[in-house]
Amino acid sequence: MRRPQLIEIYNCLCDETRLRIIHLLAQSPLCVCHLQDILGLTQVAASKHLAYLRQRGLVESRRHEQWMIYSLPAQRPLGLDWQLRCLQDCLPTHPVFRDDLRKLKTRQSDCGWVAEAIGAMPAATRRISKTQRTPT
Amino acid sequence: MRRPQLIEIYNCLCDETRLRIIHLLAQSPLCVCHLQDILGLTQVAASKHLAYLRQRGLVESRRHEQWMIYSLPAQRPLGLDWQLRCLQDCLPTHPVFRDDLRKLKTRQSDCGWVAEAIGAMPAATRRISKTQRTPT
DNA sequence: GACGTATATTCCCGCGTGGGTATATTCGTT
DNA sequence: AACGAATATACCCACGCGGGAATATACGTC
Repeated sequence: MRRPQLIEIYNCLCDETRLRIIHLLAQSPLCVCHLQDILGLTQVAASKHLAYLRQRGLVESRRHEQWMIYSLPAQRPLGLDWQLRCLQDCLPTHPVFRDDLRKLKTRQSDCGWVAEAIGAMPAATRRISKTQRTPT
Repeated sequence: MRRPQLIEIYNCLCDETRLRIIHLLAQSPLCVCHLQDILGLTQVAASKHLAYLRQRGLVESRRHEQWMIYSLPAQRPLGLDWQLRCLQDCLPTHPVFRDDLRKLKTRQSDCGWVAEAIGAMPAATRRISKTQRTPT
Protein backbone atom coordinates (compact mmCIF):
# COMPACT_ATOMS: atom_id res chain seq x y z
CA MET A 1 0.00 0.00 0.00
CA ARG A 2 1.51 3.27 -1.00
CA ARG A 3 1.90 6.14 1.40
CA PRO A 4 0.02 9.15 0.20
CA GLN A 5 1.60 12.57 0.40
CA LEU A 6 -0.30 15.18 2.37
CA ILE A 7 -1.27 16.95 -0.85
CA GLU A 8 -2.82 13.77 -2.17
CA ILE A 9 -4.81 13.36 1.01
CA TYR A 10 -6.15 16.87 0.57
CA ASN A 11 -6.99 16.12 -3.05
CA CYS A 12 -8.96 13.11 -1.92
CA LEU A 13 -10.89 14.97 0.74
CA CYS A 14 -11.66 18.10 -1.25
CA ASP A 15 -14.58 16.43 -2.99
CA GLU A 16 -17.74 16.09 -0.94
CA THR A 17 -18.57 12.60 -2.11
CA ARG A 18 -15.10 11.32 -1.30
CA LEU A 19 -15.15 13.08 2.04
CA ARG A 20 -18.43 11.33 2.85
CA ILE A 21 -16.93 8.00 1.82
CA ILE A 22 -13.93 8.43 4.10
CA HIS A 23 -16.21 9.61 6.87
CA LEU A 24 -18.28 6.43 6.57
CA LEU A 25 -15.31 4.10 6.25
CA ALA A 26 -13.90 5.63 9.42
CA GLN A 27 -16.86 4.02 11.15
CA SER A 28 -16.87 0.65 9.47
CA PRO A 29 -15.67 -1.21 6.38
CA LEU A 30 -18.33 -1.26 3.69
CA CYS A 31 -18.99 -2.86 0.36
CA VAL A 32 -19.56 -0.73 -2.71
CA CYS A 33 -23.30 -1.29 -2.86
CA HIS A 34 -23.79 -0.12 0.71
CA LEU A 35 -21.85 3.04 -0.04
CA GLN A 36 -23.93 3.54 -3.17
CA ASP A 37 -27.05 3.13 -1.14
CA ILE A 38 -26.14 5.38 1.77
CA LEU A 39 -24.68 8.14 -0.38
CA GLY A 40 -27.21 7.86 -3.19
CA LEU A 41 -24.55 7.35 -5.82
CA THR A 42 -24.73 5.69 -9.20
CA GLN A 43 -22.67 2.55 -9.55
CA VAL A 44 -20.13 4.29 -11.75
CA ALA A 45 -19.72 7.26 -9.46
CA ALA A 46 -19.13 5.05 -6.43
CA SER A 47 -16.66 2.84 -8.27
CA LYS A 48 -14.72 5.77 -9.69
CA HIS A 49 -14.38 7.61 -6.43
CA LEU A 50 -13.26 4.44 -4.70
CA ALA A 51 -10.70 3.81 -7.43
CA TYR A 52 -9.45 7.36 -6.97
CA LEU A 53 -9.05 6.82 -3.24
CA ARG A 54 -7.52 3.39 -3.67
CA GLN A 55 -4.89 4.57 -6.15
CA ARG A 56 -3.79 7.14 -3.62
CA GLY A 57 -3.65 4.76 -0.72
CA LEU A 58 -6.47 6.22 1.34
CA VAL A 59 -8.57 3.09 1.22
CA GLU A 60 -7.93 -0.60 0.80
CA SER A 61 -10.15 -3.11 -0.94
CA ARG A 62 -10.59 -6.81 -0.46
CA ARG A 63 -12.84 -9.16 -2.35
CA HIS A 64 -15.34 -11.23 -0.41
CA GLU A 65 -17.27 -13.47 -2.78
CA GLN A 66 -19.02 -11.12 -5.17
CA TRP A 67 -18.42 -8.05 -3.08
CA MET A 68 -15.54 -5.66 -2.81
CA ILE A 69 -15.11 -4.56 0.77
CA TYR A 70 -13.52 -1.14 1.18
CA SER A 71 -11.89 0.00 4.38
CA LEU A 72 -9.38 2.48 5.68
CA PRO A 73 -5.85 1.09 5.69
CA ALA A 74 -4.76 -0.59 8.91
CA GLN A 75 -1.50 1.36 8.79
CA ARG A 76 -2.70 4.92 8.48
CA PRO A 77 -0.31 7.56 7.24
CA LEU A 78 0.21 10.40 9.67
CA GLY A 79 -1.65 12.93 7.53
CA LEU A 80 -4.73 10.75 7.25
CA ASP A 81 -4.79 10.23 10.98
CA TRP A 82 -4.95 13.98 11.49
CA GLN A 83 -7.79 14.27 9.05
CA LEU A 84 -9.82 11.57 10.75
CA ARG A 85 -9.52 13.43 14.02
CA CYS A 86 -10.48 16.64 12.26
CA LEU A 87 -13.54 15.04 10.70
CA GLN A 88 -14.68 13.71 14.04
CA ASP A 89 -14.45 17.21 15.42
CA CYS A 90 -15.89 19.19 12.51
CA LEU A 91 -18.49 17.05 10.80
CA PRO A 92 -21.04 16.12 13.48
CA THR A 93 -22.68 19.51 13.03
CA HIS A 94 -23.16 19.07 9.29
CA PRO A 95 -26.57 17.60 8.43
CA VAL A 96 -25.27 15.71 5.41
CA PHE A 97 -22.66 13.81 7.37
CA ARG A 98 -24.93 13.29 10.35
CA ASP A 99 -27.56 11.76 8.10
CA ASP A 100 -24.93 9.52 6.52
CA LEU A 101 -24.14 8.11 9.93
CA ARG A 102 -27.84 7.61 10.68
CA LYS A 103 -28.28 5.70 7.46
CA LEU A 104 -25.20 3.66 8.23
CA LYS A 105 -26.71 2.56 11.54
CA THR A 106 -29.84 1.27 9.85
CA ARG A 107 -27.69 -0.77 7.45
CA GLN A 108 -25.15 -1.99 9.91
CA SER A 109 -27.25 -4.99 10.88
CA ASP A 110 -26.86 -6.18 7.31
CA CYS A 111 -23.14 -5.54 7.42
CA GLY A 112 -21.99 -7.87 10.14
CA TRP A 113 -20.67 -10.26 7.57
CA VAL A 114 -18.72 -7.44 5.98
CA ALA A 115 -16.75 -6.75 9.11
CA GLU A 116 -16.27 -10.46 9.52
CA ALA A 117 -15.09 -10.82 5.96
CA ILE A 118 -12.14 -8.57 6.57
CA GLY A 119 -11.34 -10.12 9.89
CA ALA A 120 -12.76 -7.40 12.07
CA MET A 121 -15.16 -9.85 13.65
CA PRO A 122 -14.73 -13.43 14.83
CA ALA A 123 -15.78 -15.66 11.97
CA ALA A 124 -18.82 -17.00 13.73
CA THR A 125 -22.15 -17.52 12.11
CA ARG A 126 -21.29 -17.02 8.47
CA ARG A 127 -24.82 -17.18 7.14
CA ILE A 128 -25.58 -15.55 3.85
CA SER A 129 -29.12 -15.69 2.62
CA LYS A 130 -28.76 -16.91 -0.92
CA THR A 131 -31.51 -14.69 -2.23
CA GLN A 132 -31.87 -10.93 -1.92
CA ARG A 133 -28.52 -10.04 -0.45
CA THR A 134 -28.47 -6.64 -2.04
CA PRO A 135 -29.16 -3.82 0.37
CA THR A 136 -31.92 -1.68 -0.97
CA MET B 1 -14.79 37.44 6.97
CA ARG B 2 -16.66 34.42 5.80
CA ARG B 3 -16.37 31.06 7.48
CA PRO B 4 -15.09 28.47 5.08
CA GLN B 5 -16.66 25.04 5.03
CA LEU B 6 -14.33 22.14 5.61
CA ILE B 7 -14.54 21.16 1.94
CA GLU B 8 -13.40 24.62 0.93
CA ILE B 9 -10.45 24.38 3.27
CA TYR B 10 -9.47 21.11 1.65
CA ASN B 11 -9.84 22.68 -1.78
CA CYS B 12 -7.50 25.44 -0.72
CA LEU B 13 -4.87 23.11 0.65
CA CYS B 14 -4.92 20.54 -2.14
CA ASP B 15 -2.68 22.66 -4.33
CA GLU B 16 1.00 22.64 -3.42
CA THR B 17 1.52 26.35 -3.98
CA ARG B 18 -1.43 27.26 -1.80
CA LEU B 19 -0.35 24.81 0.85
CA ARG B 20 3.07 26.43 0.91
CA ILE B 21 1.47 29.85 1.22
CA ILE B 22 -0.63 28.81 4.19
CA HIS B 23 2.39 27.12 5.71
CA LEU B 24 4.37 30.34 5.47
CA LEU B 25 1.58 32.57 6.69
CA ALA B 26 1.24 30.31 9.71
CA GLN B 27 4.66 31.61 10.68
CA SER B 28 4.26 35.25 9.91
CA PRO B 29 2.19 37.74 7.90
CA LEU B 30 3.79 38.49 4.56
CA CYS B 31 3.39 40.83 1.65
CA VAL B 32 2.83 39.49 -1.83
CA CYS B 33 6.32 40.20 -3.07
CA HIS B 34 7.90 38.25 -0.24
CA LEU B 35 5.70 35.29 -1.01
CA GLN B 36 6.61 35.60 -4.68
CA ASP B 37 10.24 35.64 -3.76
CA ILE B 38 10.25 32.75 -1.30
CA LEU B 39 8.04 30.51 -3.42
CA GLY B 40 9.52 31.51 -6.76
CA LEU B 41 6.17 32.53 -8.18
CA THR B 42 5.27 34.92 -10.95
CA GLN B 43 3.37 37.97 -9.85
CA VAL B 44 0.17 36.70 -11.42
CA ALA B 45 0.40 33.27 -9.86
CA ALA B 46 0.94 34.69 -6.40
CA SER B 47 -1.89 37.18 -6.75
CA LYS B 48 -4.33 34.59 -8.07
CA HIS B 49 -3.65 32.02 -5.39
CA LEU B 50 -3.99 34.67 -2.71
CA ALA B 51 -7.28 35.82 -4.22
CA TYR B 52 -8.47 32.23 -4.20
CA LEU B 53 -7.57 31.88 -0.53
CA ARG B 54 -9.02 35.26 0.37
CA GLN B 55 -12.36 34.58 -1.31
CA ARG B 56 -12.70 31.44 0.79
CA GLY B 57 -11.76 33.11 4.04
CA LEU B 58 -8.48 31.32 4.65
CA VAL B 59 -6.41 34.48 4.55
CA GLU B 60 -7.00 38.14 5.21
CA SER B 61 -5.37 41.06 3.46
CA ARG B 62 -4.64 44.57 4.58
CA ARG B 63 -3.05 47.37 2.64
CA HIS B 64 0.03 49.03 4.07
CA GLU B 65 1.15 51.82 1.78
CA GLN B 66 1.94 50.12 -1.53
CA TRP B 67 1.92 46.62 -0.10
CA MET B 68 -0.79 44.15 0.55
CA ILE B 69 -0.07 42.24 3.72
CA TYR B 70 -1.56 38.77 3.84
CA SER B 71 -2.11 36.88 7.05
CA LEU B 72 -4.15 34.08 8.51
CA PRO B 73 -7.42 35.31 9.99
CA ALA B 74 -7.32 36.15 13.68
CA GLN B 75 -10.50 34.17 14.21
CA ARG B 76 -9.63 30.81 12.73
CA PRO B 77 -12.40 28.45 11.80
CA LEU B 78 -12.21 25.10 13.54
CA GLY B 79 -11.26 23.19 10.40
CA LEU B 80 -8.37 25.50 9.61
CA ASP B 81 -7.05 25.17 13.12
CA TRP B 82 -6.88 21.41 12.70
CA GLN B 83 -5.02 21.79 9.45
CA LEU B 84 -2.44 24.10 10.94
CA ARG B 85 -1.73 21.54 13.62
CA CYS B 86 -1.51 18.85 10.95
CA LEU B 87 0.92 20.88 8.87
CA GLN B 88 3.15 21.45 11.86
CA ASP B 89 3.26 17.72 12.41
CA CYS B 90 3.56 16.51 8.81
CA LEU B 91 5.53 19.08 6.88
CA PRO B 92 8.87 19.46 8.68
CA THR B 93 10.12 16.31 6.97
CA HIS B 94 9.37 17.62 3.46
CA PRO B 95 12.34 19.36 1.89
CA VAL B 96 10.20 21.84 -0.03
CA PHE B 97 8.47 23.15 3.07
CA ARG B 98 11.60 23.05 5.16
CA ASP B 99 13.40 25.16 2.57
CA ASP B 100 10.50 27.59 2.51
CA LEU B 101 10.96 28.16 6.22
CA ARG B 102 14.68 28.61 5.78
CA LYS B 103 14.14 31.22 3.12
CA LEU B 104 11.58 32.90 5.31
CA LYS B 105 14.14 33.29 8.10
CA THR B 106 16.59 35.04 5.81
CA ARG B 107 13.86 37.49 4.77
CA GLN B 108 12.34 38.04 8.14
CA SER B 109 14.74 40.81 8.99
CA ASP B 110 13.26 42.74 6.11
CA CYS B 111 9.78 41.95 7.29
CA GLY B 112 9.71 43.57 10.69
CA TRP B 113 7.72 46.44 9.30
CA VAL B 114 5.24 43.98 7.86
CA ALA B 115 4.39 42.53 11.22
CA GLU B 116 4.25 46.04 12.59
CA ALA B 117 1.96 47.17 9.82
CA ILE B 118 -0.70 44.72 10.85
CA GLY B 119 -0.27 45.41 14.50
CA ALA B 120 1.67 42.31 15.36
CA MET B 121 4.59 44.38 16.59
CA PRO B 122 4.77 47.58 18.61
CA ALA B 123 4.88 50.46 16.17
CA ALA B 124 8.43 51.42 16.93
CA THR B 125 10.98 52.48 14.40
CA ARG B 126 8.94 52.80 11.25
CA ARG B 127 11.85 53.29 8.91
CA ILE B 128 11.44 52.50 5.29
CA SER B 129 14.37 52.99 3.00
CA LYS B 130 12.91 54.97 0.14
CA THR B 131 14.96 53.19 -2.44
CA GLN B 132 15.17 49.48 -3.11
CA ARG B 133 12.42 48.26 -0.83
CA THR B 134 11.66 45.29 -3.02
CA PRO B 135 12.92 42.04 -1.67
CA THR B 136 15.01 40.34 -4.27
C1' DG C 1 -22.63 -23.11 -19.79
C1' DA C 2 -26.37 -19.59 -19.18
C1' DC C 3 -27.82 -16.08 -16.29
C1' DG C 4 -27.94 -12.50 -12.58
C1' DT C 5 -25.46 -9.66 -9.43
C1' DA C 6 -21.53 -6.79 -8.10
C1' DT C 7 -17.95 -4.09 -9.63
C1' DA C 8 -14.52 -1.97 -12.85
C1' DT C 9 -13.23 0.31 -17.03
C1' DT C 10 -13.76 2.99 -21.30
C1' DC C 11 -15.41 6.82 -23.90
C1' DC C 12 -17.50 11.31 -24.25
C1' DC C 13 -18.69 15.84 -22.43
C1' DG C 14 -18.70 20.12 -19.64
C1' DC C 15 -16.54 22.75 -16.19
C1' DG C 16 -13.30 24.53 -12.97
C1' DT C 17 -8.65 25.67 -12.52
C1' DG C 18 -3.59 26.71 -12.98
C1' DG C 19 -0.42 29.16 -16.01
C1' DG C 20 0.80 32.88 -19.08
C1' DT C 21 0.34 37.65 -21.41
C1' DA C 22 -1.47 41.98 -21.30
C1' DT C 23 -3.73 45.60 -18.99
C1' DA C 24 -5.72 48.15 -15.07
C1' DT C 25 -5.29 50.15 -10.51
C1' DT C 26 -3.34 52.08 -6.39
C1' DC C 27 0.21 54.20 -3.81
C1' DG C 28 4.46 56.93 -3.22
C1' DT C 29 8.07 59.86 -5.11
C1' DT C 30 9.56 63.63 -7.71
C1' DA D 1 1.18 65.41 -13.55
C1' DA D 2 4.58 61.87 -14.66
C1' DC D 3 6.62 57.83 -13.38
C1' DG D 4 7.75 53.45 -11.03
C1' DA D 5 6.65 49.85 -7.89
C1' DA D 6 3.17 46.64 -6.04
C1' DT D 7 -0.87 44.31 -6.86
C1' DA D 8 -5.20 42.87 -9.17
C1' DT D 9 -7.98 41.56 -13.08
C1' DA D 10 -9.33 39.95 -17.78
C1' DC D 11 -8.53 36.91 -21.36
C1' DC D 12 -6.85 32.68 -23.52
C1' DC D 13 -5.31 27.92 -23.35
C1' DA D 14 -4.54 23.17 -21.79
C1' DC D 15 -5.67 19.75 -18.60
C1' DG D 16 -7.66 17.06 -14.93
C1' DC D 17 -11.86 15.72 -13.11
C1' DG D 18 -16.84 14.57 -12.12
C1' DG D 19 -20.93 12.68 -14.40
C1' DG D 20 -23.35 9.67 -17.57
C1' DA D 21 -23.91 5.64 -21.03
C1' DA D 22 -22.13 1.53 -22.56
C1' DT D 23 -19.28 -2.35 -22.02
C1' DA D 24 -16.25 -5.64 -19.68
C1' DT D 25 -15.10 -8.73 -15.87
C1' DA D 26 -15.63 -11.65 -11.84
C1' DC D 27 -18.36 -14.41 -8.83
C1' DG D 28 -22.33 -17.38 -7.54
C1' DT D 29 -26.47 -20.08 -8.69
C1' DC D 30 -28.87 -23.18 -11.47
